[in-house]
Amino acid sequence: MSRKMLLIDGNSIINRAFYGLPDLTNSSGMHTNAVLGFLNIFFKILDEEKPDNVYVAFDVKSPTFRHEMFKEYKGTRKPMPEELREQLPLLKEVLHAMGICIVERAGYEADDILGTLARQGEENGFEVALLSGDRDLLQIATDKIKIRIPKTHKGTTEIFDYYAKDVEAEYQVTPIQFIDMKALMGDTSDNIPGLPGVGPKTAGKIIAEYKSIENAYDNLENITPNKAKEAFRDNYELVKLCKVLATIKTDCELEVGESDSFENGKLGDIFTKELYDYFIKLEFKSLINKYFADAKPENSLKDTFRRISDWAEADAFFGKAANKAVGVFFLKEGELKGVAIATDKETVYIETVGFITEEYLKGAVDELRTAMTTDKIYCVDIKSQLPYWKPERKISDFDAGIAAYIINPLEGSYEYDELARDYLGMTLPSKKELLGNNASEEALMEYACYQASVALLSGKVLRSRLAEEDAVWLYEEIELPLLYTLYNMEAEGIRVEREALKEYGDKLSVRINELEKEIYALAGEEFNINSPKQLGEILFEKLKLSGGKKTKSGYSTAADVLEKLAGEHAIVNAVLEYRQLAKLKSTYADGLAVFISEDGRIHGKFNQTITATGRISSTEPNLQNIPVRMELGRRIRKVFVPREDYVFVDADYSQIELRVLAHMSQDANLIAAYKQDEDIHKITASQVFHIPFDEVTPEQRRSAKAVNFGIVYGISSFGLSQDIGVSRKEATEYIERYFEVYPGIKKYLDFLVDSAKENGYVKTLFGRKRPIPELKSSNFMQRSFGERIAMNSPIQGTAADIIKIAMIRVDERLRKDNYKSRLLLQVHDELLIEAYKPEVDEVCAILKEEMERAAELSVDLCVDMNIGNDWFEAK
DNA sequence: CCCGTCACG
DNA sequence: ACGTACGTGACGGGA
Repeated sequence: MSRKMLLIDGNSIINRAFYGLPDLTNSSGMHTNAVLGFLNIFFKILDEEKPDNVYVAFDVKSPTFRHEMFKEYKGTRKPMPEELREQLPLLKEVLHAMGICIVERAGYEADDILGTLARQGEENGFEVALLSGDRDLLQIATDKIKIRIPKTHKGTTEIFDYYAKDVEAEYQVTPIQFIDMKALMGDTSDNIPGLPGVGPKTAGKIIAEYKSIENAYDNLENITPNKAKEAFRDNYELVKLCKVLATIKTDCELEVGESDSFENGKLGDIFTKELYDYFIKLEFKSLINKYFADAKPENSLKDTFRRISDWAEADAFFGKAANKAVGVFFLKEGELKGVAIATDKETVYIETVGFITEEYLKGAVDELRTAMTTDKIYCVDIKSQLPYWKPERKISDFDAGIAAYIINPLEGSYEYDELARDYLGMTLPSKKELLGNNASEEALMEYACYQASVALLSGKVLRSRLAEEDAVWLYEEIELPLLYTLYNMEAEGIRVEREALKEYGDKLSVRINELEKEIYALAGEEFNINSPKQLGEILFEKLKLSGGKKTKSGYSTAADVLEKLAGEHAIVNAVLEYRQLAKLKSTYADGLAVFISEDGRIHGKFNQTITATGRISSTEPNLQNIPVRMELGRRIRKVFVPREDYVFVDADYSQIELRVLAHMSQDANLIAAYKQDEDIHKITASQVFHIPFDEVTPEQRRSAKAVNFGIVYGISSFGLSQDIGVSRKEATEYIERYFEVYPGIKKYLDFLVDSAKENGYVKTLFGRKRPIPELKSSNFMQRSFGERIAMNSPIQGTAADIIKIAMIRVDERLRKDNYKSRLLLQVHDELLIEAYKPEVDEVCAILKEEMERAAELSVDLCVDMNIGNDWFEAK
């Protein structure tokens, strides 16, 4: 039986894979779709061919003989997108890890290498299979050389095979004649012009009849159609050149070895440890499952799980675990079912049964925690575990989820399975996969053990990562202590008057019904006003309001669009008011009501690992977006009330982000402006518009304020012009003048963008990092977005760091000094305290003091405070 | 489940 | 020429 050789056109196949698959990145932001696509087809072909040796050829970036012959050669070929370019070396590393022989030579294109190898293989008695997406290679097909061309049709890839006879069947020309045909047609992608009026059909016909361009030229007079004849005659020299260019060399001087994995005349094991490591790094889950099912470390992890149901055994275990690093997870399913504890050696699940009571388990874990002196208690999410711990901060506590968030805040979430993937290279079943709808006892235990063991194992990795990234301070002084403060705030909740909320909703309903009738009457029919689709049809088709398509799915009916149309039809204002009220009703009146607990309070969640910048977020419900800008909406704050004998104290930072910018940029003028202790936007207006401070008009102040905001967001003239309704040109002028007045700001923002491009991330004043993968994108929009992120994140993030510091100190001081007052809410630059009336003065002083001295900047941090009997009054 | 919309900083 | 402000979460509609 003859031996088999597989040749692969590396560039062509990775190109196909790149454009055929959706963009895909691993958690470090590496693009991986093209490599994955290549490997999928590679393994498929390998399986079909079972070759004895494999070569993958690549183009090298250097001129070839074709360039010398034809200087426009590939001159206008589209440049390779960065997302693909960066995957080429990656693919080569992966191939190398498999021991696959890569062939690339300066001066030769991949085609020539493939042609030569195929010919050599054939001469040495190999059956050759050549995989490429490029039909040019059909010219080297013989009865021993099979060209395999993948073609994607409706999402599925099919591979078409061509021996010489198949080329003839499809094109009516032999493989050699295929070159001549090609020479007549040209090749637009290589910038070789074809003959005018000669397409594949005509070219095929001519070559089928005359066999070669030379012979066709000799019979020029007989060529039809006439147009082709003339074109051929006038461009014969060019056609001859094209033929040379299109001819794949099969006699390159090539000495290639055999693949590393080539043993005893056969392709050996390509599924090496190195390959496995790459699969882990690239997060090729499907390939790992397919080819490394046995090698997975997660399989051995499970073997260390053990159930304890006997008290004496549990007690002995706790004795042994004392002062050793442990991972902990309390499992609750209705009631507390048990606790999983991971040590270096094993992970036990101790269930609540018999003498192992809930109290016993909590006490035993608390003892472990209290006695811990030299190591850490590891947990994936401490806040969720605090109901079972004493909710006091201990320096021995280690929260792996928070640490992972600090390392990279862009991950979707920080569940145990993701930590295992990112920091341990393990593919574990997610909670959902493991427990589904009704989980078995066994699955529950496994789940708890994964939580504990991943906390321990990934936690150790994350600890050293934090140190490497200089983020230990951020972790120990901000994020870790903050978690207890957030827990306290969640536990405390905020009182909401159910009846008052109901009344508010009922009032809205009355007006909503009126508006609904009015809108139907004006529209001449009933429709769903809440449907942008239906509303768009009514406004722009039936009522013929001006306005074109704006969104992907149809007309835009957003408020800023409708406001411009208000003069055209009375329905517009009715819709705007309807929208406003409908929002208040659904999201706030009805939406909040369902979250009021039996204690009459709403216990919303504060999430610490969501935002890209370091802010916290609020959910279930979101208490950070309660209306305030419009009077009607603002009234909903009247239903948020303090408990008996308490008042609300609300404090918010005055322009914290702009002050942070003044400090971080060290712009002398902006710092000086703040030292004046005057209206900052008015100062900006006076300086930017060159007018005396006292002559600044409200309009000019508004513009200056918008510019200040714009600067913080990563200024763009378009955005600014939209915001304040001036032309783009004027907006550009404002920005230019702003930068003239505050040159330090310009310098700083430029520095942020430059450093982000160089490092791939930006950092806050306290060292919080935000990676910006968008900056590497080949897409202009994406890259511009990345630049704005680079300008905004350090500012927004530093402000977030500062208020976090204040929150921790306020919360801890209130508790330590035994005040009854409590911190309830944070709204990015605002803190709300429920203050016991006798403590109000002291609480105000504490709050102001801790907020203002949370960070020492070149400008003062100023806090505005209000006291009230509800949140409306206190704001 | 995604989109458009809109509430907040 | 590209089509935009930065960061969130919740709702209703419509595939």
